[in-house]
Amino acid sequence: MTTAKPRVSERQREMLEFIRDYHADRSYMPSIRDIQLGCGISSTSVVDYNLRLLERDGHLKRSPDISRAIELVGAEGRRHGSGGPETLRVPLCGAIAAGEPIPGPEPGAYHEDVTLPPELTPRDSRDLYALRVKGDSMIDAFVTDGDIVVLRHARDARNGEMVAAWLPLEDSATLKHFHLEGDSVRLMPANPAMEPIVVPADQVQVHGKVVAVMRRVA
Amino acid sequence: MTTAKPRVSERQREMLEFIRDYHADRSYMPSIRDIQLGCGISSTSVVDYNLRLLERDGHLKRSPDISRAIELVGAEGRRHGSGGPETLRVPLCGAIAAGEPIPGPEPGAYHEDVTLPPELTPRDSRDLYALRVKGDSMIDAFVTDGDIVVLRHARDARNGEMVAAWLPLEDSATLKHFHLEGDSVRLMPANPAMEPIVVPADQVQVHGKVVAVMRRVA
DNA sequence: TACGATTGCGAACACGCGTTCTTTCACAAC
DNA sequence: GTTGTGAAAGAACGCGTGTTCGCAATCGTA
Repeated sequence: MTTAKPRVSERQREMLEFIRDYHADRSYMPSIRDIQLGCGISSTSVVDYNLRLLERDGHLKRSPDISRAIELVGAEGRRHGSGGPETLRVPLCGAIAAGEPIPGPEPGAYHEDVTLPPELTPRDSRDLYALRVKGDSMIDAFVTDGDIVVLRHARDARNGEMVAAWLPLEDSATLKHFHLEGDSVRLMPANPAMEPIVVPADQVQVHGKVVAVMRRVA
Repeated sequence: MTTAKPRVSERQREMLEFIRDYHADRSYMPSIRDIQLGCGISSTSVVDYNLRLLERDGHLKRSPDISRAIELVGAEGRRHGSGGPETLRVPLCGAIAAGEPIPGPEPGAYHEDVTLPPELTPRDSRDLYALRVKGDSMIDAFVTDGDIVVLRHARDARNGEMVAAWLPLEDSATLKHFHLEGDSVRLMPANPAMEPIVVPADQVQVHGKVVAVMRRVA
């Protein structure tokens, strides 16, 4: 038995899509007012009206007098196929924090690896390792707590490169653009609203160059 | 990180099972009174009390003041085919810039795909797409020119989530934390040094939720 | 025994939310 | 013109439902 499916208006199609997305996200259903807001409709009665039509045409099912009681009947849940062309695995060696030394790519015991997608892989893929950022002291490099930074191990840098630097006198680790000027080093934040740091060259230890940043939100 | 799961009382186990079955039947969630009836409990407050405990122990998630807003967190989402540590390919649909509309995951012609490493893949891997950031207007979200942001398509958001929003009146696209307060929306920058934006709810279009950020450094 | 923490119970309260009523507007048939 | 119908809007109305508060029963501990 086939369900009659006459014209589905643009608005109704948008509503169906919204309901599907909403339910995929949470696992409960949207209220009429959620749909109203999410689809930019100006009255709840219009939502009710169109839901009634959608139910009549067999696109969904409703239980009267019950909140958020919508059931979708069609097919949903598309999923993306997964194929992995040339991703790179680099060791996650620990965390970089303001008050602690910066770990390096020691062959010692590290627990995990991170996968570096080809979009983030530099041409030279040697000596790479990853660190997890602790705290907000790297804010001026557009890096925040929980981020993963990928570094190439290095003890020096050319001007303009972004490095992970350790300032022994201040007990601080930081991510900044490196500029050597005479015998002092200027560390420029990536965020122009922040102030640069200038210190004597022998009070800066470069540990690595920043190659990529990865962040998972919420 | 393991979720602490102390004793689950017999009653709580029965409640979980009831919720699971109820949601499998219909696709919406039971109310507190449904659970009360289904599990033979004599007061709604007892249900609420035990739901509170179950949420504390990480067995489910509730959204306050919303009817039937229960989410099971355990191995429940049975139709989510996304499984192991595989990389995921998501379409790169264009660029997000301050003065231009935000592209969506249209099935039309997009050029590339982006590989999402498992470390950045959310539990629900449906409806994902990526955008390249143009310009520095997203600085206050720790995002800068050239970054790739991965979004899940959505038209609304819960408080605290980071969304890609379009402000029609200002012709601006932005990445901010979403907070609905009454009938106005407060958009909080991730960087606490920046000022929030407050606008009427009908002048904000949510296009997607930010899931991950990737950056390749020079 | 006293006392606090845990668990359970019932009822009232307040807001969430589905429903319905009244208007309005456009378009076509008569 | 009148009438009918599909689509939309706004405002109430009232039940659905999460929340809270007071109180009893049980249990462990000093």
